Amino acid sequence: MRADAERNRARVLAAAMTAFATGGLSVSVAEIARRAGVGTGTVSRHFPTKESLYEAIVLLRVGEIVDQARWLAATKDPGTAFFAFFAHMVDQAAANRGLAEALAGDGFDVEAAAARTGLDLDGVERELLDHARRAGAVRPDLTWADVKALIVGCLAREGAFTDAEARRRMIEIACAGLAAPPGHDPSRGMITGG
Amino acid sequence: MRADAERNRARVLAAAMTAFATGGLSVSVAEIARRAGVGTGTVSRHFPTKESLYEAIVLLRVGEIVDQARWLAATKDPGTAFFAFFAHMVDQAAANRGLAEALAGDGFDVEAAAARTGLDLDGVERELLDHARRAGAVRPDLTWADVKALIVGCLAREGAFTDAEARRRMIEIACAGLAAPPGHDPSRGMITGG
DNA sequence: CGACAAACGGGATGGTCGTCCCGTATCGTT
DNA sequence: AACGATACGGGACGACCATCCCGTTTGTCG
Repeated sequence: MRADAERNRARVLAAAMTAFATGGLSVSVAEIARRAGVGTGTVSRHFPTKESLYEAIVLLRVGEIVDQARWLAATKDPGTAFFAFFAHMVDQAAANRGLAEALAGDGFDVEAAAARTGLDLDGVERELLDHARRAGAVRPDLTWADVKALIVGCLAREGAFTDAEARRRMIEIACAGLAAPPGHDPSRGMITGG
Repeated sequence: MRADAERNRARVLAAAMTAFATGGLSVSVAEIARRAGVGTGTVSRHFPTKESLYEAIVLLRVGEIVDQARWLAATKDPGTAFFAFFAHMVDQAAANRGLAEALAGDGFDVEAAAARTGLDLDGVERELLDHARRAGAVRPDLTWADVKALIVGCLAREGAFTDAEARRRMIEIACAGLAAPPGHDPSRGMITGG
């Protein structure tokens, strides 16, 4: 690979990183090219479609997230690890609108894309959840789909991307919902809509 | 207003209702016109922009929601009313993707649009929340923004639009998070277990 | 240095969509 | 029945954008 090609690829990646982080998937390829100081053709050559560029960037973050998840699973008790991971995901996504959109399902399937590149996101998620469930730290019937939905919910909070305090409170509320109800009694019903 | 104009307006509204309900804001005006059996010009004349049509439809739903909220506030105890309203919002939005998107902030500001047409959505929301808070049924620091975020979270659940059981579980989880944490003068909340 | 392949830039292309317009058809009143 | 006002249909228009292409430049190796 020629030196300038390598250099430009990195420039595009860096420009797209910040562009997607602030504007999400809606930023145009032309804007990314402009920020990178290259032509649109150069962007297209390195990343044939806009989504392939988007994926490449999201997966960089996902890699870090998987590492963090593994570290938490190895060093903390199950409950702490699970809830810390939840908070970490929310904070990462808040710092990166592109990741948030991917998590919310806009764009593409993160888990599938991660699997395609050898990242076992699904595995570490399942591990954290299983351990927390077995330790009795979360509701016994909790699924990862539920957890993901609440992550998206935290990010849907007005000002979630700018107001760390609001985010912290949302995380607290969400985690309270995820936690095992005290002295949980599975036979007990719940609210009934009127 | 001419009779055919009135008729066509109603046809457009009806077609847009189902189109937006299933496809959200992304359905094209041409598609709505096709379903209504009219030309695109007719749609544009009655609703100058796509968003004005979208708003008109969402606000119809919002009207029903406000009525429901008032009825709950008047006939149920504060905690029950609040949580029932939460569930009702989620179910309504699940049956209507357009409403869900509006709630999530895609498109336009529901509260502002409601206020513009004399619908006091904001007021009833605040009333339900205030009463629930004063009754000790929910966290004392809870804001409506938090609640809305969790509604969006419930709708972000994989399959929320099709799987009523998944939705019910998400609502249960979310409401557990909204409820006052134990030890904070639990003057009996909603999750009554009888 | 010189030549060739590789990469570059950015305009052309094709597609989608919302909005506007105007010739035509229909309504409603005289 | 006739006529003016009103509404209709659907094509024209303009904006936006991702992708492709090609004439030009630049890096690399002999």
